Amino acid sequence: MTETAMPSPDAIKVWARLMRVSRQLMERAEDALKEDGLPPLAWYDVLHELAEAGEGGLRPFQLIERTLFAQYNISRLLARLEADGLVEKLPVADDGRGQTIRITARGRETRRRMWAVYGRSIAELVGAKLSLDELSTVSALLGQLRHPPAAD
Amino acid sequence: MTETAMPSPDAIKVWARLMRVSRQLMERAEDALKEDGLPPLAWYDVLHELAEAGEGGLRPFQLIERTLFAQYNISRLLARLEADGLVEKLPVADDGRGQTIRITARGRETRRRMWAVYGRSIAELVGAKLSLDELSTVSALLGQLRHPPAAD
DNA sequence: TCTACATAAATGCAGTTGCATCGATATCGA
DNA sequence: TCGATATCGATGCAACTGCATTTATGTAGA
Repeated sequence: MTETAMPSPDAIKVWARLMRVSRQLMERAEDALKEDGLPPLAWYDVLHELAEAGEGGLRPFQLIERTLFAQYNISRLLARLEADGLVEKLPVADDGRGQTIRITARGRETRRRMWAVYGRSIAELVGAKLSLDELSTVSALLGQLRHPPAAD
Repeated sequence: MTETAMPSPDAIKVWARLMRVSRQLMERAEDALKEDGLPPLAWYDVLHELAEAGEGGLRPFQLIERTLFAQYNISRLLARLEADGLVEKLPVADDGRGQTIRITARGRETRRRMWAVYGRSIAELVGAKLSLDELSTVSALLGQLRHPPAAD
């Protein structure tokens, strides 16, 4: 049986800062995109995965595994991306239920323009605030908090 | 002119883990509350601030300062809390525009029951994963990422 | 082969969020 | 004192989310 005592003040402080900082930074990054008339971060996540997947594309359920989106969320996000011509849906030969999602040239271009802004936000909000040593320390410690303790 | 180079791979990794870990942990904590039929975390944040404020209560705009909620969000959240009898709205003597929000006995009780679950989540998800040294290291480094670089 | 069950993806509905705006009161400057 | 401006909080509307369910196809066992 696992001990389930109440958290130490230090654990509470880490929790509070983690939640607060992640929300603040996310919001800053979203604002920067919005100011440039670009789509929200969620779009970037999907376009990024699809760009990495290349011409073969990905099945929606693979996107769910790779991102943190729920099934219904991916379903509707892909519908919006398709409506904007950033991805295309292809039938998949050996599974009549499914489809393969492939990024279009327009999708790659949008991703590129988003990265110009998003990357700058990351550089400013994280890269400029911590030394390389500190970055790798934080990265390792955050890695220990992953749940479930795996992938990345 | 500020240099706005693209982020280093280490900065990107910290960003990715920060966003991923915070979302995962938040979701776990929300799930735990839901399983016990308790209200969402947002309610806790507000009840917590109000409990700390004591009998004097707080004005809605003070809640906005202390939490990360938007004005319209607080407005509607308070309406729900009031509908559930967890807070009460009092007119404020020297400012006809405003009101003072005070937590009720029922509100304190709900907060207490939420903390039993929420606190356990924090203990399991953070306290059990890092040593005291690691906790204070993370806390300090996250502190450097605050934006704007202040309060907590 | 036929039935039961599992998986892929979409969708109806209710609740929530974001945005812009509004109504009301307060404050400040001429 | 009065008019312009600022602040407090609420709200209409459109978009988005979460949940449960649905539709369609695949798989496995009698």
